[in-house]
Amino acid sequence: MTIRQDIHSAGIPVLCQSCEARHRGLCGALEPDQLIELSKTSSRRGVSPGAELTGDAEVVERYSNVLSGVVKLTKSLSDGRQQIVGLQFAPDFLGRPFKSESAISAEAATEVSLCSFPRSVIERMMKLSPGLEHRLLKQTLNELDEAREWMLALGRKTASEKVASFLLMIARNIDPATDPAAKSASFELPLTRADIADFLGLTIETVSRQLTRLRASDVIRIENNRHVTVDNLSHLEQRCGD
Amino acid sequence: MTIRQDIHSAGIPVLCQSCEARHRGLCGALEPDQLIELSKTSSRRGVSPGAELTGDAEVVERYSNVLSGVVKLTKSLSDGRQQIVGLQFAPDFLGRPFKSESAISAEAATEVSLCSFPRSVIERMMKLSPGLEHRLLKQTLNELDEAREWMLALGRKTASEKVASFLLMIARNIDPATDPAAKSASFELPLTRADIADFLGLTIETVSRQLTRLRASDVIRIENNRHVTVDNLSHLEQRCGD
DNA sequence: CGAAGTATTGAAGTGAATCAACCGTTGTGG
DNA sequence: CCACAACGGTTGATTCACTTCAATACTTCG
Repeated sequence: MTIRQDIHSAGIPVLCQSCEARHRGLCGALEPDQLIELSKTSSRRGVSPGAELTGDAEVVERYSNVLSGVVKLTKSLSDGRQQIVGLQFAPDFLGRPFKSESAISAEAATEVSLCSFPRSVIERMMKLSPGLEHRLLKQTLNELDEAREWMLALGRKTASEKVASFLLMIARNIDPATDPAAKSASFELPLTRADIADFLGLTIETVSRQLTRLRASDVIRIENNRHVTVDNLSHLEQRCGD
Repeated sequence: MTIRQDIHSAGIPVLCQSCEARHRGLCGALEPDQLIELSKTSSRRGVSPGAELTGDAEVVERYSNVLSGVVKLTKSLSDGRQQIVGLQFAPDFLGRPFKSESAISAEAATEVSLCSFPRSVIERMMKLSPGLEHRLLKQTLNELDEAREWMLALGRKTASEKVASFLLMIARNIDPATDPAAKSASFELPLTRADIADFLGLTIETVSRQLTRLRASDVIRIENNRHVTVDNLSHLEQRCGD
């Protein structure tokens, strides 16, 4: 048994062996020798909430995998109005291939751990191994589905439906280990009220009021502003409008 | 000269020879023999405005390329509120690979011409030729960029900024032949007021009022409700907020 | 012509934004 | 060790942009 395990992970870089990105993320498409090559130029780093990972209209020379934590992708108008257009969880890939400027900025929402590597290396590998591009296509299609899901929310849902939908999305993403069909959930909100507002196209005050209403209706419990418990997820689902 | 042309298009199915999808779309990634194989099972068809191409939560057995016209992608809430989450122009690919149900419905916004083929054939080809998947990835990444652009608009732009942004987007898409740096534009709106409202997360009345305001400010001219002329596109850009 | 569909315009209502005050926690330095 | 500033969050009063409701026009087509 231990021998089989050894054989199976033979040649895989130590750092990669228990890595989320290799199990469920992009690196799962790589052969051991490719993992070795990539790991030569890759480096792990932790960043703190608020740290800007890639700025708007900035040339990006390194791509990353999110290993833990939550990264927010934001777009802004010239007068400062801001919208979060995506949240990246582990083991999502972070980067915009085939385009150096992306008009999106990425910022750590929580403590984040990243594994980053040079743009050039991964792009070269993508040419050689179709499996890599295939995984990237799948993730991109999923992100597109999510973006469109939120377009519906932003354009047509009420403030309370938006907040309910947001909580449900977080509950489903924050701990993927939990059964997707679980009845209850308990988690730390990865975003501040300001971030939630920027995600839902609302103001801080409106978000706060809606959370208060959900609490008053016994749909959720809140401790320390951040910790949310949902005893019955279906109550939340009923408030999402869809 | 004519000989070279003959040699170059040797073996390419007649229908494909002048096809937009082969020049700028997905089929550009296919070799002549693959084009021949695909064309055996593909068929062109025209559909009229309002025709539903693929319904919500419906199993999709055929994918398509848009050859002309505009297709709207919509999502709905249970009470009927609707949001357009994407517009597809020629030569966009229409379909959601790797997922039979898509939670999105597609409907012709104008007279539309499609070239459709069985899901299975294109998915098999995708496994064999990485170039195909590469093109699809590129289109998907572009659609994701666009979706996020509209998330910003839906969440943070005012009604008048939304309408200005919409007109600008249409002006840039409707006739890709025109210089992207052109100063003026003149075009038929591919959407009704109701569709524009569903796209921008507004009501018909608000869209109408904002168009009236733009007309009153001499930014646009409108004839027959549908034909719009923009003498100075930069005036429109200034009203987009970004 | 008349009916149906599409668009404009006006008046009234409302959901969320804005403006403003206050609370609780955290961290800092006198 | 405490005063207090900084920050994040809640709550209330008021305002306003957009919706809703309603009436009227335009366009198209049998």
